[in-house]
Amino acid sequence: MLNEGILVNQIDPTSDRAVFRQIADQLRQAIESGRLREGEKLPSEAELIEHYSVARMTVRQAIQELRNEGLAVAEHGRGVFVRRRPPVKRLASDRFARRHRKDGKAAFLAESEAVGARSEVDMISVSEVRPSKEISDRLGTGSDQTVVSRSRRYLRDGHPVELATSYIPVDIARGTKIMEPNPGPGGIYARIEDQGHTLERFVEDVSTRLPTREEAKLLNLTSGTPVFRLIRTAYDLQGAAVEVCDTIMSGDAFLLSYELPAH
Amino acid sequence: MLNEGILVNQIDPTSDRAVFRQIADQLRQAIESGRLREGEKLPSEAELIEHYSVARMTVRQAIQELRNEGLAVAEHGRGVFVRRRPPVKRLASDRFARRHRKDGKAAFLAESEAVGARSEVDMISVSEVRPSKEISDRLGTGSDQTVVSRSRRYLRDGHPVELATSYIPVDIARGTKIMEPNPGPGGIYARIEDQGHTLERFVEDVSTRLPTREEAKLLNLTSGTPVFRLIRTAYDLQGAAVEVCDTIMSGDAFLLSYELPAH
DNA sequence: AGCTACTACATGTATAGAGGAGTAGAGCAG
DNA sequence: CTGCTCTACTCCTCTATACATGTAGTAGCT
Repeated sequence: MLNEGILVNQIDPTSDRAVFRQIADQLRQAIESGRLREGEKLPSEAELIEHYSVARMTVRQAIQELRNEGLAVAEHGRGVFVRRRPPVKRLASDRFARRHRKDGKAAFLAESEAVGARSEVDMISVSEVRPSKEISDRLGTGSDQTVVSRSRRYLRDGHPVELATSYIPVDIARGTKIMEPNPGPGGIYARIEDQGHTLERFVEDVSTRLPTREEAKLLNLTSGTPVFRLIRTAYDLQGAAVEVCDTIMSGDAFLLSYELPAH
Repeated sequence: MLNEGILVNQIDPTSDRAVFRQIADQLRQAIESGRLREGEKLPSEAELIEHYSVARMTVRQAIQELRNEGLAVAEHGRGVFVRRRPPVKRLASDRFARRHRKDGKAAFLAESEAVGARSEVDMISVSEVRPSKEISDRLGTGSDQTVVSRSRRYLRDGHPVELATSYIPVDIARGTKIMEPNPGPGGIYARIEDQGHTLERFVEDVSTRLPTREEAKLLNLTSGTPVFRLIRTAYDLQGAAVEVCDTIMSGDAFLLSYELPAH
């Protein structure tokens, strides 16, 4: 496949811009201008070496730069391809509205079926742990008190997109289905309300960063995909925190939407 | 400076894990365990070559991996250092409350002074443009209608942290201080309300990705820092969109906080 | 004191070469 | 048709070398 027509210019060796950067510039330009479309194959190392008359490491550096920028992905033995962007899913700010729980649905599943995506949950584990300071501060529990921790992974159309761990004070969770892998219809928020803690509001703190290696592995992230970290605290009518949920979301799979009153 | 004591293990050449990855693993472990603290210098290339008895390109690949992960930054001529994380600023969800405008403050400045940071705005430019489809869809204007575009960059303690462009329909902006670089006390939201468009609510759509080269340059981002893209639409009492603000925020400088009712 | 030059050391760029390992298709044996 | 091998092509790992460029401290001159 000789699609070198993509590369229009030659290299200026007298320029103070490094040769490998100039090559990266041209490839980047081809991608951004649409001459190379999503999923399309970039010229191979051999073709680039031939075309530019440079050493192998030089073209590899150029390609490495594009990979770091998240524009391209390499597949061993096949080639380097323009990165495909998965469709993003919009998470509306009413995703915790009570009517969804009344329908017997947990938030993630309700959201997903609204856009026709098939969702699953796996890697569910429930345990009793001593929370980190960050969590116990939010829950308002003493740092010596243990809490119930529920971890799980969400998949959309078979692809992992989100890791979540909920922390619930033991005095709320003990003796309920919150301690079981499947908490029943409406999810754990429905169970918390069953316990007499009517939910009043949530606070979500959103930050972004690159994933740790562990996160990248569990979410199957290609280099160049950041993640959202979303920490949600749920408060009951008395203003007490009844749950903290620590979530890592694949950055290219979500769009978070919030509505704010201007009051 | 011989701080090789950080590296406890040797390399297993029979392992199927590449040598440069094993070296990266050890350095990463040193960083994550705290044996190497923020800002501290990693062993130099020469020291690593000596310690592991490998070629220069091999240690460079190891270091490159850490740089890609955002754990380390290289300074030409000085060394490679554990990345410093700037303090993050919390953006509360009431940042557009009317009382702030009453005080004569625009949102960004009000937020910043709350945490004692010195803020500035620069690179202000105002023009009339044909909006992209994404913007005109949100504004509900025809794609042929022009809108007023206001771009600016925000700095905190002298460091650029945010790029923002506001789009306002011309029939609201024309003949007002919205067309001027300095829109007066309370910012453009105060001017929009002066025009009889009482603000009722905002919708913020938040996504994350790696910065473009342009953004990285303007925000002075080191490789491995993602950005937030926040598109805010402001609606008046009649439910009409009166402004759309497209914002790129340095991902390591902000924490977005939102409050949601459980209704 | 203030300046320059030099030196040591750091990372950056580029070349050349040798295997290794995954992919995919062609062709052949059964 | 199925399953296998062979081959060509792809990216991956690692070595070795050379020179460029930025930083920082020192020695020495003015």
